[in-house]
Amino acid sequence: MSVALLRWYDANARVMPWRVSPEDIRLGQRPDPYRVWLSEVMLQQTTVAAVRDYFRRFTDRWPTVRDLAAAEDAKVMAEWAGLGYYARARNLLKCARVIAADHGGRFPATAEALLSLPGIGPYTAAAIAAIAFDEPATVVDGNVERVVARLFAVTTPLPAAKRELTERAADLTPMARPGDHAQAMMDLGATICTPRNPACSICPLSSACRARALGIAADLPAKSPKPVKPTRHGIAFAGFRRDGAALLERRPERGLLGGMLGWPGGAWSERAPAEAPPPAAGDWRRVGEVRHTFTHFHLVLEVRSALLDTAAAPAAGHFVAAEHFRPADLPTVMRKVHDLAQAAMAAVEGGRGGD
DNA sequence: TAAACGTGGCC
DNA sequence: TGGCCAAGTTT
Repeated sequence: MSVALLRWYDANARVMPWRVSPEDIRLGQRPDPYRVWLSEVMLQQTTVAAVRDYFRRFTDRWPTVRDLAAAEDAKVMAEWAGLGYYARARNLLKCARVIAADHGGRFPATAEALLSLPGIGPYTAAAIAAIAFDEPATVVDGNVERVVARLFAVTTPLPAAKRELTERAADLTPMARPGDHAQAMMDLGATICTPRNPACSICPLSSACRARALGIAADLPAKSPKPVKPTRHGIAFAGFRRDGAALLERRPERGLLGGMLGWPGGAWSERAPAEAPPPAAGDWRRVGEVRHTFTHFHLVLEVRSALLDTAAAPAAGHFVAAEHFRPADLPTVMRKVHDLAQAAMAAVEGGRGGD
């Protein structure tokens, strides 16, 4: 089992910026724990394609965990903008600072010790321990759950099946090359043992796969039904000074989009747009609607825009000068608001005859 | 245990 | 086009 999987991995390992190839590992090279940690946190519930550029930018800007620990919060949050699950970025900084302050800038080498760090749960602790430190830790992500559920024809729906799948996965973990084994299981799930239309005919584990023998591979793992998403409504005030400064506010540390920049506006509720006071005096015009879907609800945001007086002190938020403001520093829903407001203002300028 | 927590791609 | 899905963690 393990032999067939590792042989497959040696020939098919995906190339990624944070990964050391099986050949280079055989030559004695070890992955940098910092890069393994950073990539694993970014990859939580996030696709490889989405992570690539973020990983590059982070490691270019902060090459070591000490560099990251010394970074300003706002810089890190801005660099994470668009990647989602912003608690990861907050915990990333906390973790880097613990490593720098309490561990001499070196990552603990065991899954048990890693597990106590902010933002590192069972999956990430096992992944770092196995990949960076060669500990035979068992990595269980969505890919592994799917591979194991099929391999052993586990029909219990997730998340109830989690414990059983973890035990089965642990039985498969070898003492030799645990890091490559972990990555092989995940690569297999990502490229062969896929959620839909699994490529069983070219799978290195097909002869051992119980679900394939039963003809139910594509139906596993079973999942409990998900609750329906409600729709919430709100207002976003996209205000700009004539010199281009944007009126933004830093959102509270906890909760949705915590610690990120956003446009002022009232609470979001399931009843139609609750009226909210504008953050500054001005001629606020409704410029349209932004629709956005979060993990657990749909959002319809009424966007109001205005050109604001330079002298006016805002009642909420603060002006960010044009040279310090990049729309890419905003979480996606707030960037959508920005884009809509800018398009509306450009249309007004154009309709005015332009210059 | 269940709910909160983002986003983009795919079919 | 809307739900599913992606290398989960925290509370």
